[in-house]
Amino acid sequence: MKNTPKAIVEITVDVVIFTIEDGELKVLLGKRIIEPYLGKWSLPGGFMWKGETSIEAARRILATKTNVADVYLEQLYTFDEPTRDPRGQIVTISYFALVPSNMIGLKQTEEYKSELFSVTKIPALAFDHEKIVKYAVKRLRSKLEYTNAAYSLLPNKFSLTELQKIYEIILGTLQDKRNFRRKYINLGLLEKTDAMSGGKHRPAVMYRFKKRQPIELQEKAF
Amino acid sequence: MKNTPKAIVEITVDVVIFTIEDGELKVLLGKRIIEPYLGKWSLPGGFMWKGETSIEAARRILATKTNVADVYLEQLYTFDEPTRDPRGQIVTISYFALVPSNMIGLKQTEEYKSELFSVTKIPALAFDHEKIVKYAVKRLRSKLEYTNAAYSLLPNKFSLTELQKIYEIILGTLQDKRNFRRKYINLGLLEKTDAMSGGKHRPAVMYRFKKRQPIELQEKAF
DNA sequence: TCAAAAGTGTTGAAGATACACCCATGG
DNA sequence: CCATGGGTGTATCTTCAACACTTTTGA
Repeated sequence: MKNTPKAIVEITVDVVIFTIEDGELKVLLGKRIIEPYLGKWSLPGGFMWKGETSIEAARRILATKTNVADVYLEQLYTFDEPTRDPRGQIVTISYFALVPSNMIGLKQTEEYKSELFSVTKIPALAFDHEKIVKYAVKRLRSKLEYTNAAYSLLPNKFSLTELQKIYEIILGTLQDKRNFRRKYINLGLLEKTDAMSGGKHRPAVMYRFKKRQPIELQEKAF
Repeated sequence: MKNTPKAIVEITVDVVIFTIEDGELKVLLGKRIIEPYLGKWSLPGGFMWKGETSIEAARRILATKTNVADVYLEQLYTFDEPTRDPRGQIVTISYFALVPSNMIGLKQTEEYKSELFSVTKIPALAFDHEKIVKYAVKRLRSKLEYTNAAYSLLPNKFSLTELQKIYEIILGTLQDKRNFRRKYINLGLLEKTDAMSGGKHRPAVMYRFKKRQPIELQEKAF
């Protein structure tokens, strides 16, 4: 046992960036421009640098894809199958982030493409990234049920209907409008603003989250 | 950015081994016999080996401290502050395990001591292990609320009172005996055995978990 | 005036909580 | 016969779910 070699590994950080667009929950994927898995879709990620923490690396990766600062970002799981990367024993610390879709920049150059994919239509992915995405979706659902994480998918001000749609899309269940409103308002996380929505129809009262930081609820609410 | 050096790190695996003893939730700690932190209490842990996964390393560490096989063991979180280990950038993948107290062997040699500490009386620990323990306790509470994890703290057969005590100790709340029994039996996780408890008083019907593997409940039950 | 989304209360059912006494055993 | 833990049912309260119509606006 004393002579068994320690693993000496490089660390990558992969980020599952969720957003809601066109009424669907989507994930940002990029087409790989280097080996291994050249040309395959994969999660945005990269190596962790010397002296850096994994969450700093995650923020750095996020910053290259989006222009958001105080976004919901949480460590997901560490995947370390020794065979998961053909280059050798490379451990990945995965994160997931929630970002309003208008904050995501899709760079489309000749050699590199980013695209949003509905979580119901994920293509074959590089490495074990399909497993990571599945895990992230599961975690996201449970976060929505007992935290205020939805704040991170919405602009500062939003209508209750927009909020309700987020829950319906991610949890995959329709909510009763009156029950949803009563329940959410009673959670005490929101405050009314004096703004109203524009648009073709009756204007809606715009709400705002009192705190745009993660808050855990005592009870599962949805 | 291309010239920023990748972190090349060693990986340790630390395991928070929980048990219940004398009506208290306890954690197994060992006194370190090597630097750094020589002589300080710390979580059982060790380096991940080449070609090994972190959960294999966790099982290996667990096997040196206990004699259990199919125990509840779950990845907790990965801690990677570059300064967390004075030897350099060493990342730890933490796990937590639930073990019946009679399955834990406390080796006491001249140079090495293992002891169980109540989670309310954790001494100063090496590295960031206090943070890890705190995190593990929080996670354990929530696991108890919506999984059958309690199976892993009990022998095969047990009375409902013993089960109830586990919940009371870990959640820190007293349960009503009749309500607890009705609720737990309705979860459908248990089956009666035809064994009865021995002891000085009225014998209790012994139950058994139908499955001694992790099961997630749909709803938070406690 | 029409289409589309906003907004609003009540009732019934189900689930959760509170609560107290008798039973079986060993010493 | 006593001390100790085992075992059981009901009434109330709270919470959740189901349900439909009116209002406001822009086109």
